[in-house]
Amino acid sequence: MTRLSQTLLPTERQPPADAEAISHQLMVRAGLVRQMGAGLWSWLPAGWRAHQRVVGIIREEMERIGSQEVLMPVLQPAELWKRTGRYDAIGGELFRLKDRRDADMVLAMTHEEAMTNHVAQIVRSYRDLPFSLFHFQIKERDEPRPRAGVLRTREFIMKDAYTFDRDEAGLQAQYERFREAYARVYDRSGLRWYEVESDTGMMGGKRAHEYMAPCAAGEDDVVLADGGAVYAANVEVASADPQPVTLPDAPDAPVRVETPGTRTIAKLAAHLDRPAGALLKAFPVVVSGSEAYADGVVLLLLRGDHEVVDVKLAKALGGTVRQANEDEIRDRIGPPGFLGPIGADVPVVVDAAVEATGTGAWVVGANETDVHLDGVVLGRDFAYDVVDVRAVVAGDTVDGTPVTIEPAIEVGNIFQLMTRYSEPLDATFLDEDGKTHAIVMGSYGIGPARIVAAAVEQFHDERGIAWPKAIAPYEIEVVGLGKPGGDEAAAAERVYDELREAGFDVLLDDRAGGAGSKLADAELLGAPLRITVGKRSLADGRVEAQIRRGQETIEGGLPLDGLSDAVRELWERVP
RNA sequence: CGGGGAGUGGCGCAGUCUGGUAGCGCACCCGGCUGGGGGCCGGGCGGUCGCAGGUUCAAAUCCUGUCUCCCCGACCA
Repeated sequence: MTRLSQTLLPTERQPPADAEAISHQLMVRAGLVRQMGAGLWSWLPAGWRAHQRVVGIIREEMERIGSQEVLMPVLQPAELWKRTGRYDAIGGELFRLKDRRDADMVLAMTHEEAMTNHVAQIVRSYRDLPFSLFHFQIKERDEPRPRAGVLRTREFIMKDAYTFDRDEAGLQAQYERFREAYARVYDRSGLRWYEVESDTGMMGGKRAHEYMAPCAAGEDDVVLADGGAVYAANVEVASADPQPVTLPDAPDAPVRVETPGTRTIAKLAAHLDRPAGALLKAFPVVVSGSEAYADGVVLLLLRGDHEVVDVKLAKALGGTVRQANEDEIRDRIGPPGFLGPIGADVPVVVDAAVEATGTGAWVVGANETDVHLDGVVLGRDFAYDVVDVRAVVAGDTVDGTPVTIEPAIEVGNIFQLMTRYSEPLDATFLDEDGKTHAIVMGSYGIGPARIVAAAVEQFHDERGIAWPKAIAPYEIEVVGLGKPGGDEAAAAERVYDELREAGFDVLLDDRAGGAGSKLADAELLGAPLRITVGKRSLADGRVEAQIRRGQETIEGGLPLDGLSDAVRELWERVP
């Protein structure tokens, strides 16, 4: 029963004043969601239908690869999280509370601990492996900054799946099956998407992929070569060949140049009439917990036209990294604004793009106020290690193909956890020889709400949402024009009944409104196909049809006689 | 956590500077007209102005405190 006259669909003409992202504006305007607090959202009937259609697709694809659905609690004893170390490792993002007996509890932000704990109790033998489990469950995360409506919230439903194998080869096999399943999920949902290599982050483990849906409200930047066909990676891990810069020939030794007041690359480039890419930017950092470097200051050099990526830097140096403060800089290197490797009392690392640029003379700070050194040659004038830590920029190349950078929202990710959770939680099994091994795990997440919001971001126009047909709240909206109780309304009822019987999800606008507001609401809500029943075409025994995406009106409409067949045929080419 | 902005009916806003009985558009209710692109006329309902305290004869408006929300950054499986 989906008659608009009896449906809670609170459409708004104006978006909330604080809505910035398009999906945020449209989802509220179309009556899909309502906000309760920062990062806390309720789903209204139409929005929940879209969400549940995404859930349905995911469930089918999980079951297709043999994963089994379960359900685990959100409220969990902190004990488990203490055993894996995450109770202390995770900061304010983890909701912590106490129960009436004063026991520490947490609200789960993900379910590795819960899942691994159960498997540890159940699995004994290699004969029990491999298998995989998944569930749809609420996750609670005290996000520092919820934003963009439903795109980044503090409470959301996630499908998370976990695989359990006896060895890495088994994990690889399951991982590949999940990659294929994920591709089918995103293809079926109708999104534009990319699979990119990603950082393993705090989850630990070995390999990881993210699934990114490009859209303006995206939080991540993705590097793409040939639209993702040649290369696709998050900028946090991406590598590419830098754009060329011509370096002057080097003299026999560095030359002092007076550079008064040129504390920035831009000023220095102007002063010396040299491209920024021919200058070396010095970036002093303090490393700790690294095996390769003693705790303390390290000086990073990168091309003047490049920026450092913190994630890549931390990984390259093998520890945690922060920017050095002014005292540390003056103490160990020189005056800020004129820093350089020569004479610096710290290890020097050089970004790979500097070496890749070629041989020739570089300009660096002289560690002396208002002085730089020109004609500096890598290796000859100072020793260094090479690290790849810079941010790829648009126009760089991968295998000769130039890259572009697009904002995108992460709609899913997969991780090879290895034994990160099975070891601390004693999830082990006995092999054929009676030897004990830790179970090798993978974890696989998808956020259905983000798929919904990303679809709205990707498919909308000035009039509203234009849903992909696989996840639209309603497949067809039948708009009855004319007076309530009139011929047009009666015909619309018959069309509604026939299309429902034909198996479509149909919404009938049977409200007593004017044509303008009905058609405007239909376009805002964005059903992929609209059937309009009005006297113009009814006189010829026909109804009008419009494909929402691109506002394509079907020439001549569709005949009432044999309507469901005609709609089925048309449906085939609705996006 | 740092920076910026905002809390006045369901939504969007004015009023605050300069204190004096809380307004507008849309939505909503009633009646009528209209019935193919948010239509028209008439009549209505609805707000302790985020909260608390203070100043004052009088506070949406001034002062103090506090809560909440949004944006940018930091942060973020």
